Amino acid sequence: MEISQVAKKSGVSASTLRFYEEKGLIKSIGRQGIRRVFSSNVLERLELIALGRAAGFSLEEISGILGTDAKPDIDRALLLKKASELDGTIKKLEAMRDGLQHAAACTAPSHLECPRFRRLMNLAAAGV
Amino acid sequence: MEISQVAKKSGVSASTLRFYEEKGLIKSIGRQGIRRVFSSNVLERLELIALGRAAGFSLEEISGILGTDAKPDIDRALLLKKASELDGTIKKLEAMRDGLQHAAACTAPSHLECPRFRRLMNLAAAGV
DNA sequence: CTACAACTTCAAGTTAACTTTAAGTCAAGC
DNA sequence: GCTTGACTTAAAGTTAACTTGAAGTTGTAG
Repeated sequence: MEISQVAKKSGVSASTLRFYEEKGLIKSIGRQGIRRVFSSNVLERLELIALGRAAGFSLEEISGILGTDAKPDIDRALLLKKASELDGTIKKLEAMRDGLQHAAACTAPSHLECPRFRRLMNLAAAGV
Repeated sequence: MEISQVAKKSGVSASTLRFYEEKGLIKSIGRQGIRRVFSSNVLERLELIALGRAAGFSLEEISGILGTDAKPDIDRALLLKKASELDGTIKKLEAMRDGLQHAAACTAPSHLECPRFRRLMNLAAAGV
């Protein structure tokens, strides 16, 4: 596939694809003349990258997780560490979500004055 | 409290506190001479800001959620919208976490070749 | 075979969220 | 009353993650 097809199918812009390739996050399988050629595998990889971004990982962390040319082997301990980090984040987000939902329904004059909201936020802040 | 005490208690640097004040995210209750004076309320507010950041909200979104001087009233519909955005994020992160955990245990030569990993990632990518 | 749209590189620009720096202010201890 | 250290402002610098621009190359439709 040409870069524009990858861009279209993945929703990732061509400039970003070049940028990601430069960073080693994705690879083109070769060139036709001067133009990059990608295999369709790259689409899956791009989804994983997007997921990682949505999960709050930096591109560098993602390349650590997915492996690059420079570092193709996966570090299982790292994966577990990342999974547990994610789990902590999820817990916080759940408390935050519940807090927001409650705040929307709550009649207290301000969020900070509502004991339930404060409890939820404390939960979230505590990391549990 | 002086800015350094707020910094110490909150873990947020003094320069960031000034920056947040400039953005309207926090307020000092006045000055003693030239120095800002904060009430201890600011600590709670800083926790909420930190939570929002951890949840992936921008400072601008957070000020929309928490309200600023410029916009002190809360928009309940916005809160619910943010809560539901968060819920979507959480679902993705859960799939991602499970994917990472599985990948750490999986014996397939690469994540992308493991059907279970791919299924989990597809789940995550699908937004569910 | 020529025009042109889509590619290429490399450098510079952009935005968010801070941090750093320079130059100045002030309360407190000696 | 002078030094010192924590504050002040305003402006410039930093980093990540891209995007944009300029200048050149190429496959393909006419």
